[in-house]
Amino acid sequence: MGAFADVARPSPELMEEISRFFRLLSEPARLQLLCLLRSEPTDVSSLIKTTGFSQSHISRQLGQLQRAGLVRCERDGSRLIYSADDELVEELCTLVQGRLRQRLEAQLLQLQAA
Amino acid sequence: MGAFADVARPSPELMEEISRFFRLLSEPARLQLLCLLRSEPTDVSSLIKTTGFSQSHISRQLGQLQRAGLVRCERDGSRLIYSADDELVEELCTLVQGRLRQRLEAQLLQLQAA
DNA sequence: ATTAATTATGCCGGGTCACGCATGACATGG
DNA sequence: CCATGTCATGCGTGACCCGGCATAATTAAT
Repeated sequence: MGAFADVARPSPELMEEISRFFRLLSEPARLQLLCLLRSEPTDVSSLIKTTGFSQSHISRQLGQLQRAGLVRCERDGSRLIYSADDELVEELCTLVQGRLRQRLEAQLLQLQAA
Repeated sequence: MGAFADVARPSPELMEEISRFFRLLSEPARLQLLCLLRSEPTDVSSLIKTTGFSQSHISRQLGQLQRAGLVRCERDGSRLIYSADDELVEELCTLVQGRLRQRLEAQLLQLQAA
């Protein structure tokens, strides 16, 4: 039976891929950009104004998100309109947010008990 | 109306918390440890043997996971038995894995079309 | 109390990556 | 064709963090 313990757990390669995906979301700037683009398609200059980040920074982050398939863009005249039509990220964020809430509530109860 | 655009989007502080959580999962070693502990509670020396990581490394990662509430431990004699009774991480991984699959399939279709 | 075993922590080297600056590539308007 | 606006990219810096080595701290055993 001990020999079978290994079969059940996912392969390290898969773990690495999954962790790479989580890494994309581990940067507040990228998460913020994803949120903004999820609410409505936007061009880069608008993103600069609303976030305050530098143009190069935003361009890079959008590049990463695009390569991961979380974002796409199309031209409108001279500008590029980025958009995010995926709801996966929101699901993930909702789950995590719920977790954070429930943890804070637990800590609150802990304090009240003392 | 433009002034109200800000209200809808989540606060940067929340994004930062959420991204910190994702950051925990962005490390293959931590994800692997979580997986192992999810299948069964284990002590550190066993984790060392199965993963090949150094003792100090594992101890640190477990510390981070514990502070985040993803892992807990109890003594058994001289050893500490760590365990992960949370299914949130698995849900998240499953969602991401589904996403990766669907993306690979899309790329496959792309190739077949050409 | 001493010794051994198990886990946590201070220290540091190295690698990765965010981030801005400057520049290049590209499209548009006069 | 030149000027302008928009986006991408090479380069450098600094910060963060993984990961191992050595050591301390805690616990159990004799």
